[in-house]
Amino acid sequence: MGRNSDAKERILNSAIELIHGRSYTDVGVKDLCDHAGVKKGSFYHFFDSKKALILEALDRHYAAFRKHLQQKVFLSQQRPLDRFESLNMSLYRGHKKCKDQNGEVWGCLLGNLTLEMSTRDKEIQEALMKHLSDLQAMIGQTIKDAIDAGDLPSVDVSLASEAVLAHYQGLQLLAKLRNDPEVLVRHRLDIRIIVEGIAQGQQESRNQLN
Amino acid sequence: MGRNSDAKERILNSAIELIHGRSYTDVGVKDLCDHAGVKKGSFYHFFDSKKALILEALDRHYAAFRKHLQQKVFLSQQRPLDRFESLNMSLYRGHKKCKDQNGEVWGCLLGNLTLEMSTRDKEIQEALMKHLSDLQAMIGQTIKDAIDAGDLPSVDVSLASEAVLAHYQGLQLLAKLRNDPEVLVRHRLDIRIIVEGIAQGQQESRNQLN
DNA sequence: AGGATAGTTGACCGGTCGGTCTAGTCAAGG
DNA sequence: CCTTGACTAGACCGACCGGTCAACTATCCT
Repeated sequence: MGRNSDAKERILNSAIELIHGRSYTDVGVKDLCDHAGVKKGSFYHFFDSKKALILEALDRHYAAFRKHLQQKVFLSQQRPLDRFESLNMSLYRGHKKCKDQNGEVWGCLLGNLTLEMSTRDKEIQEALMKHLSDLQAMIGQTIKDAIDAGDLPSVDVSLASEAVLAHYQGLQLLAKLRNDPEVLVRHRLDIRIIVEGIAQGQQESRNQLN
Repeated sequence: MGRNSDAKERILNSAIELIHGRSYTDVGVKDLCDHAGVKKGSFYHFFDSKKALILEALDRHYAAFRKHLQQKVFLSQQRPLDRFESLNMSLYRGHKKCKDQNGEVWGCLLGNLTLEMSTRDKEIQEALMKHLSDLQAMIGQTIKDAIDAGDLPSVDVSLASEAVLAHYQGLQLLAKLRNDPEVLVRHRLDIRIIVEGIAQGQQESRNQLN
């Protein structure tokens, strides 16, 4: 009943695009409406507040990002540890495309919002934590796959996956700072080094005990 | 001539404190003035704009941070590669103290501002780039020291130091996300693993060529 | 003593912020 | 066909934003 429209979709897409390129605080409801071709009345028909929008946009963005990674990286036929190099290259292509289109590397939306918002809004922080922990779990599964395939000695998976997630966030921060997507290429072997290094270190400390 | 006061100092300190805990955009000139116990007129007597303030505050903050690191970490008597573990613990103590005092981990001011501001203001981006590149150079010097001491095979110092800087930024991002300074402790051995791993990887690829 | 200078005060500015609200418009269901 | 209800339009709100300004006060130099 009543009319229907794709205005909500457009607002959600505009939110992801604009907030990724600027910041949550810097993008106003007016900006969102203009970019989505919508008036304020419609905005507040679909969303209770700007905050409700970012929460929904975040879920949608992460769902798409996760799906993309699953298909292109984590479920590929490569050996598990090789997938991380692919992940670097996949991120590289994303940042490169962003720079070609907008002249700027925007970095990781989740990382950007983490540093902007996690001391300012508990709910947003929790949403970011949920998504980044899910990403860490996907990384962890890949590490487990490597162990099962015999490519890696056993290792504390949650520690190693946390190190990997941190490294990716750091690389993307530097890519944004220097406006240079090539950071991801230069450091495409880092992740393998970290995972293997942590595993080896834990093996040695086990041997020392015996 | 004329009267003198420490108002400028107080404003600079307030800027570092408040912006570290919230964000550049979220902290208004009014907030700064209230926190520093100063009226708007005085603020604009000392600074042309909010942006001029952050630029000056950033220089001051980094100078103090750098001096602290030099004394406590980089010029210590430990073996070069052991200094990175000390750096982790030094950062840990800082974030722990911050959490005890404010209930929140605020992360790295330079990293926070990088993700918030580097697509929004070229001058601020350049200031951040300058300071973070200086930090990277200090890391690089420590890696060189390790090579000279015979503790590490020769390695592409700028690549390795970039990886180290990225990792520190990533660790601090996760510490802020999870409001947990212990991240720095859990990962205190990561840096050594990264530096040694990159060096070893480069050695192997040299051997392959021969 | 008395300029000259450095610092202080707080009212004021136009613009923008997130958010509200009332009056409409359009399309499907009965 | 006409009611119902989802959607749209845009004027409006008080609060706050960064920034300006003219009057004032304290201190140093001559």
